[in-house]
Amino acid sequence: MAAKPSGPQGDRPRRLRASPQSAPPQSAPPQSASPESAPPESGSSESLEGPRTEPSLSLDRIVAAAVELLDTRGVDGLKMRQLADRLGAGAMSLYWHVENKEMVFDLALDSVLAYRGPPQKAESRDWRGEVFHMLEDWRASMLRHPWSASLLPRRALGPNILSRLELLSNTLSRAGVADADLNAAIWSLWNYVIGATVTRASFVLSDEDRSVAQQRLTGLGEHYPTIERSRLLLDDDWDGAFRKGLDFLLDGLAPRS
Amino acid sequence: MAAKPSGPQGDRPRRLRASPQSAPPQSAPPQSASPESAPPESGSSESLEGPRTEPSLSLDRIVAAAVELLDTRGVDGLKMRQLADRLGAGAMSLYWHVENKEMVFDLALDSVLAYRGPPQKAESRDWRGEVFHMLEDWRASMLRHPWSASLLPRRALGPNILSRLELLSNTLSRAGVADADLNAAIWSLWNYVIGATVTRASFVLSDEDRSVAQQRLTGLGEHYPTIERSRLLLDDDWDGAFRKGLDFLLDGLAPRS
DNA sequence: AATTTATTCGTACGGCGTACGAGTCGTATG
DNA sequence: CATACGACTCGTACGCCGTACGAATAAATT
Repeated sequence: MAAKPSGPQGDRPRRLRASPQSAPPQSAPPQSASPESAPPESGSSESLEGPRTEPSLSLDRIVAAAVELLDTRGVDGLKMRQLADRLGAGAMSLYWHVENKEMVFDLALDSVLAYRGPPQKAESRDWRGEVFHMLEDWRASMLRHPWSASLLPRRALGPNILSRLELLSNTLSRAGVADADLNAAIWSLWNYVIGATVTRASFVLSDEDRSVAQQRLTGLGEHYPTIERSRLLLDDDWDGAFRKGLDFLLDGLAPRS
Repeated sequence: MAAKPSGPQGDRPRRLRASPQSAPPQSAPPQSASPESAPPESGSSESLEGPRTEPSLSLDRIVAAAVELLDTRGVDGLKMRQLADRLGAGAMSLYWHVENKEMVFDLALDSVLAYRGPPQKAESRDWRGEVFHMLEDWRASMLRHPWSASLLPRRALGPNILSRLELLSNTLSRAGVADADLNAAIWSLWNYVIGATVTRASFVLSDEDRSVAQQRLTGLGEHYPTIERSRLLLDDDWDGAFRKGLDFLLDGLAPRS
């Protein structure tokens, strides 16, 4: 007997601390901020009195470390044990703050998509420039963390993504896009950014593996003359192409505004 | 380098048979292999040979079964042992035909992206309709296999994807899009389709899990008024929105043709 | 008959996510 | 002061995964 009075399902009291907005500086550089990861095999008799209070774990620290790890090792390179190591903690300690690995992915993805807003003042009349800046920043954020593109299709929309959508929606609305066209316009732009990022991400992996795999699948005899002639896959001015295509799209949107 | 298929590295002779397109009825035979895990010392001088000649494995069968499995269980639900089971084979038998699991993903993804071509005759003057059909079919193919969206960002481009790009490139070229704008136009359309598919895929998962996750991340107090007012996330006429946005984009492309 | 080649598959290994419960520590309460 | 408790950490263990390795077998060739 001695049944626990807790719910039928495993219902652990998890923290899920909702901290406002962290992500102070976006750090992609070689940030090796791990304090000291004291190996656990050290004699436990010593140092029973910690000279400094250990910072302990927190959701924010976990997410930050996860992003760091994802940046350097990719989606498949994120392992719970390694993440814990980098934080100087035991693997299972993470699970007090986080429900499971999926939640780490969710939080890491959303944390990377925070938007600081346009540099100008609000109420700008230049809605086209505003949209441009917003979408370029969006793409830049995701390109800075290429794993975000491969995570996006499988994850729910977090608050930062929704905020971006909200902002985009606002701008277009202020620009006078008809209500009937608004949603389609938003999706067009959203789709364009996501697609551009995904495309780019699939070209950015290690060149060695990529060319080998491509050769195998492609077969050496076949060619794609039009593609080859236009250097579609070889031209690497991705930024320019992105801007140009966005121009096309906005041209299509503009007449209805 | 790498001129011959033989290399200094461990280089097993793998088949990699390239055959066109085949989708015979697949079967999930009641193969209840109950191999009593008896050590070799168990009296087994009796040669228990297979009563039937096995149809054996083939790359095509493996890929077809993988697609089936991906359709029903999703990306994380594809396991090598299960895939082999479904083919009535031992797990390790797969590895004669396939280098590793990644290759299964590559092949499954590309196999799903084959394009049958437009229904009309070639040389149509209606390039806009042609592009429309091509992109709608593209999207439909990926939506029929939602896992394709999440696989795309991490995989190389296979022959079927390249063929689609080639065809698109051709159509736009025939339509008179300036060479200087061609690549940007192609990427615009490609990005749009991919983005639309990814977006859709991220909304199509189990509603239960999705709403729960979204609630947790969103926080119940915050709202996104503009989004909410426009019913952006609630309106589920995805097909209509896709067409409308594509119209916008083509409007933007058209003046330059 | 002997050898080679093509193919299948049993076993085993290391690594993963994480369930479970014991351990630690600061504070609130008697 | 003793005790209890809640917040938090972590060692161990389990089941599952991809796949390295090499033995087994059938068909083709010599």
